[in-house]
Amino acid sequence: MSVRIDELDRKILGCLQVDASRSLDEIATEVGSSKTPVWNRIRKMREAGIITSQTVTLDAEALGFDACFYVLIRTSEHEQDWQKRFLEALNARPEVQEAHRLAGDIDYILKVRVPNARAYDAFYQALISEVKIHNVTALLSMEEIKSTTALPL
Amino acid sequence: MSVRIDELDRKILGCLQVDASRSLDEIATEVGSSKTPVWNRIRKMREAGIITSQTVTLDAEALGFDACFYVLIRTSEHEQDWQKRFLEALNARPEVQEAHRLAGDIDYILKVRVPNARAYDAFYQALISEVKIHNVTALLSMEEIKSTTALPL
DNA sequence: TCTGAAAGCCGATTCCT
DNA sequence: AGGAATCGGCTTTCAGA
Repeated sequence: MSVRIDELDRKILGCLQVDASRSLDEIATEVGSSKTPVWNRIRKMREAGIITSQTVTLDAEALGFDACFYVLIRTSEHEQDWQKRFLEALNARPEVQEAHRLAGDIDYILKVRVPNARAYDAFYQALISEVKIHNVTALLSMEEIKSTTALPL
Repeated sequence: MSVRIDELDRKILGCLQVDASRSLDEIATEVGSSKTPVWNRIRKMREAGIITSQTVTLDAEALGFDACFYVLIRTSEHEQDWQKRFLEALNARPEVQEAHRLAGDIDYILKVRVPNARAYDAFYQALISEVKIHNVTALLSMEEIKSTTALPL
């Protein structure tokens, strides 16, 4: 499934990751090419699903989302049905920004962004009432030191 | 520091979070307004720092980044100087996508995206050679269940 | 596959309500 | 402060090499 990407594609992606609002001309100049080829390559990478989407990133704190938790979850249930319901619960909750199934001792990790601790508790209570969870540890963020979605191409 | 945001602003941000490549006209129609006010509001929110940046999100696996780790870090050093060097080390390493300082038992959590386990080990060795770290636990992701940067406005 | 040019749409500004 | 109209520029397309 890994698509062929050459050096020029990589440079283009690098540019777009930094700032997707720049004009084709600017990008073309920076990567040492010209508009049309750059445009064609971007289109192809969009179609191939390499470029997933184009979004804005917002300042969470400025919008009143002052609390961020990483939640470590252990479960005793490992049946298909439980997993399906758990997954649906996560997808239905917009405060869950990330969810990964893990290898080892801890089964899942979530990143949860909420206005305050009370909102986290509401989320937590709602979650454990929907699906059975064996053990939960919440790690409260005091400070976001670094945050990027950029891949090190 | 929390800026005044009304219902219309919130709708606009919601639109942009979903797809920032849409035209002003489309957004204006969807939020029930027209181009000029929408444009002015977007500009203001950019200036206010509410809209931080505009980027593309890339498919990490399609680009060969098959491994994702959450790294839990305990340290015995809590001096200013140590913290400064640790922070610089994190910022210098592009494979670190997120870094948070935590409250409680565990001091820091990192999200690290790399091509494979070997690359993670290289990162890990480099990090502990630069700064003294008391205890490290790496959680290996088996599956990315959910991933979004969108805030639940 | 890249270059160059042409067409049409969109972002940005201005004026009017 | 929102709506309409305008202009310039950029995206997008299409020949041609």
